[in-house]
Amino acid sequence: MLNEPDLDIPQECSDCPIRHRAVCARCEADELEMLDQIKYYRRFEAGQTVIWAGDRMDFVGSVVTGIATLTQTMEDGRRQMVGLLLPSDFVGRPGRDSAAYDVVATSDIVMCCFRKKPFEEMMARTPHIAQRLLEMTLDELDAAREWMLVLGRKTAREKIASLIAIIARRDAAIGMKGSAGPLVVELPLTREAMADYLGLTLETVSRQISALKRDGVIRLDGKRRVTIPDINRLLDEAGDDSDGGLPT
Amino acid sequence: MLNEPDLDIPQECSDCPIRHRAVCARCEADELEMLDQIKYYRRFEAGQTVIWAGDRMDFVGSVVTGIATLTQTMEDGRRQMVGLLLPSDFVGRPGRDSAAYDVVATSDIVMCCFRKKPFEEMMARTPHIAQRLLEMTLDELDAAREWMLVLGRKTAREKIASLIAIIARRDAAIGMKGSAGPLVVELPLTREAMADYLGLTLETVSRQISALKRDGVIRLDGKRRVTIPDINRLLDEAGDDSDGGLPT
DNA sequence: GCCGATCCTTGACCCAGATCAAAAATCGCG
DNA sequence: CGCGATTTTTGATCTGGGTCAAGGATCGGC
Repeated sequence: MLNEPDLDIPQECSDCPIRHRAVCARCEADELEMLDQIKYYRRFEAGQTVIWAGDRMDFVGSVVTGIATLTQTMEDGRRQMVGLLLPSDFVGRPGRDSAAYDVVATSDIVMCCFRKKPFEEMMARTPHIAQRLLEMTLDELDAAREWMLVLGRKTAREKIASLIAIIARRDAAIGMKGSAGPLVVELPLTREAMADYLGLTLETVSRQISALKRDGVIRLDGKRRVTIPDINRLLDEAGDDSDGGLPT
Repeated sequence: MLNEPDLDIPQECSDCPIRHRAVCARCEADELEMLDQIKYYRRFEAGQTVIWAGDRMDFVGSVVTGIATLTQTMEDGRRQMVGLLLPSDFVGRPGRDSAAYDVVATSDIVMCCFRKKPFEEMMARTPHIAQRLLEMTLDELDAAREWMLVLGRKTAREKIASLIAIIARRDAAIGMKGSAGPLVVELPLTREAMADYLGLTLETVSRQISALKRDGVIRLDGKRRVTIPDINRLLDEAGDDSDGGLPT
């Protein structure tokens, strides 16, 4: 915390790490320049709440680096994570002015924000943005529906395996490390956050991770680093059709 | 079945019941005319599968009348409903050519279909369609996320109460029957379908409905017709914040 | 008005995962 | 390095909802 100089992330869109995956992905140079005019960066520390559910939201934006979560909380404290926000994911909903969910930074994050009003105006004039946002929203909807199957019908063991598989798939998609060797993934979540994601208790999460380790499905290196000797074995444990996974 | 003359639903967009809520909602007269050119109606009987997951989909479309479901099935037969399609809801995803989920007609339904290719071309040229589709997709995403809380964290009793509340809310939104009296809703799903929706077994669904009835939260008239004497009581049982419901 | 099919209810029992409790590992910090 | 705070693991026990099984309702067809 102290060793964090308040550097104001002087970034050009042109060398932005999410340039080709975020809402701006399809924008032409001139459109990008207009976005540039209304954008600003914000940094949040791990654990910090970016937005509280119900709060007025006067910006929307993209996660540039780091990981955040979308969670819903009941009055009695039960919590369910409803989204995992990775770099390039979009936060906020054009046309709505209060947040529907808590957004919490899981790691330190940087967000590229747009004031809502100008962004909405620009969206109306720039089909490329709306098109890309539609595409991203459809992807999120698919992910949400896949998650409904996990929450509604899978056992605790299958849930854990599914979560690891999903993280592994994402890592593979981003890193494109074509190595055939055993995959290594870093769990970006605490046991408690995993429990919130999976609709389990943290004790059950811990027990099932231990069980998968005992059975040789995964290996653990510290608490967070997971080695997957055989991805098909893992997908099998997840109850997924053996294909859907990452291409060999 | 026999008493169903094969009438070919000669409908004009102008008097279409979903004209102002479906993807076409924002279209101008000329745009509507173009849609008219590429649309055709299809009718499916209750129980019929409209599309199988994995099948090639060469059309997209809207539910005009009736109710359909979106379900995912695991190899061993476990099933999870991931969407409930009501009149005006959109089926299919532009830019993807195989179906991700089974679409099953729960009642007899009529669909307004568009061949995918022409529809996609038209979407690229007609921002009004893409805009409306984005809005609808964002709504569906919200609904999916609300459902994730139900699936992940609610008890069986709360799940049933949530389902009834959601159906009541929809009925109120459509019918706009401002009557202050006890609400009456028709459950459009069998116990088994409810179980698939809620991540429960049909036995548990039956037991919990009986329990809510015994406790006076609902009254039953036949198997499907539910009377709600006190909507706030129901919302309470659903574990929702007491406000979120239908406006008094 | 009877018959088979489908849908729904209820009971008895069991087990996966929750809950309660405590100890162990890990980490940041003075 | 040692100490408190946080996170994780593991154990013991309990319970909500699943599973298995048996009847009831309801409905369309003849």
